[in-house]
Amino acid sequence: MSVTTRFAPSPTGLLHVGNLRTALHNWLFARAAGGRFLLRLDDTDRARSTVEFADAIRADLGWMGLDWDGETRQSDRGALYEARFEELRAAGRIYPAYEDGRELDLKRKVLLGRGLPPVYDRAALRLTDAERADLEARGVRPHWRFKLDHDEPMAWDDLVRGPQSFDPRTQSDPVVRRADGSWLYMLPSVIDDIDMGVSHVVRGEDHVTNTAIQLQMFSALGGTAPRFAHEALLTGAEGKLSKRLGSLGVAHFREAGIEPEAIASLLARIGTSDPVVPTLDRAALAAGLDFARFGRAPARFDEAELAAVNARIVHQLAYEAVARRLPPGMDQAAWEAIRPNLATVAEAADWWQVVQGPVPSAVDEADRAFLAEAAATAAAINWSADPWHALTNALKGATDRKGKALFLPLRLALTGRAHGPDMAALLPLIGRERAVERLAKAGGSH
RNA sequence: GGCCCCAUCGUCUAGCGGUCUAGGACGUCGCCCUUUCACGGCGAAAACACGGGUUCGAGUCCCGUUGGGGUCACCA
Repeated sequence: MSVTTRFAPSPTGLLHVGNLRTALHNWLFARAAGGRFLLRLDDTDRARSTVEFADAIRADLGWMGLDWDGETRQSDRGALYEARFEELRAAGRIYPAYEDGRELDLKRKVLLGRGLPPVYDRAALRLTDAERADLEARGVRPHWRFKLDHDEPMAWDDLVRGPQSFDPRTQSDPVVRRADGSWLYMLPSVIDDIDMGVSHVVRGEDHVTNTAIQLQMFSALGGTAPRFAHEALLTGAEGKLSKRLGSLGVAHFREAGIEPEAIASLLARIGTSDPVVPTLDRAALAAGLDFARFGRAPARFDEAELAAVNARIVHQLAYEAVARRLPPGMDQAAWEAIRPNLATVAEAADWWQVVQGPVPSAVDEADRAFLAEAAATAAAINWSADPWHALTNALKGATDRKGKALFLPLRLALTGRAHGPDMAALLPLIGRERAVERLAKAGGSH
């Protein structure tokens, strides 16, 4: 069976980590199977959907490297929905209901108050023709519900949750079409999944009861239901579901210097029993995706963990991959020398600044004489091969300094910092002229 | 409140009745390597929510308690 997955965001907002994760899983799963990954904009909520959000979603997916094989918009597919809707209506699976929002709300409150599940009472089904005609005559436009079959079991074998089953009696007949004729997500989604040949639906566990209901729609429509994988949601680092998580999107990560591959590496494995391995290899990520290894309890998303994964990703990035984001003049040798000390690519500029100078002076008075000697030595050694070892070895012989006492003052004078990239790699970048100058300045007594 | 999930080291989890003095990964700590940091190597500390059962034997099965998540829209 060929695999087709889809990512179906509604363009009513920006993508956040949770969205990004399901998009990634759908993409990974399709790619691993050599199948198709579709983008479907579920924009049935006209009031909240905007083209700006749709554009942002495409841009974010693009930045994440999640390419899609086809794109549709539910707002373009009304004719298909209309036709399928009429079929269901003719088959008696769709019925008009006339309660307004206030009324429905009240009914729910009453039920809840009595400790009962707020299930729609199907009052509309008991309306006589006369009552219905009266309602229509008074200009009340109906909304439409899909009639659940109370005797058709709603069961499926979920790829992550295992066997699932729900009692249709515990669910309300879903409203599938508004009084103004517009569609609600529930039915169009099923029609589209059938029409597009979607074989696997990977989504958050907030959709499990929807799946139970939609299963009846699949069969009512004569379609074959796809396989479902409902993954546990993500929570914030504090444990509880945080609002912050909902605002953590591509823009935020980008600003924080997080690479798409770091997000992919973490999001592909978080909540699974497989270790998070920072990797640039999407194929490996795809091959290792196994829904059976997904936990059924919510997993915590921790930005600190993402940052750690990011650092390890940066250490793997090739020069060509980051060249255009580096400060002008910074070449491959410089990148490779500096890279191991970076948490983000942007920090490379700081170290390039250290190479170029000027650097702040951070010298201990007691080291001045030593540094003056170092300046003289630096001017005398051969700079063509390995100046750092030439310098330190010469100094080791000339003074009785060794270890930290030997090297730290040099680093301080040369870079202005106590920590940083390997000096053997950094010194050639700084070069003879600047090095001698910095050492001499540090060695001068002021 | 009903329904559906879930409950093992700080975190993500393995564990499908005895081989668990509970394994791995990340993190933490220590040591080594590197004449710094990082990288890498080695090692350590660190968990079965609680209460009842069932059983010769329970992290593993059952019930309950507590806790967490989801859902019950003319949102998706």
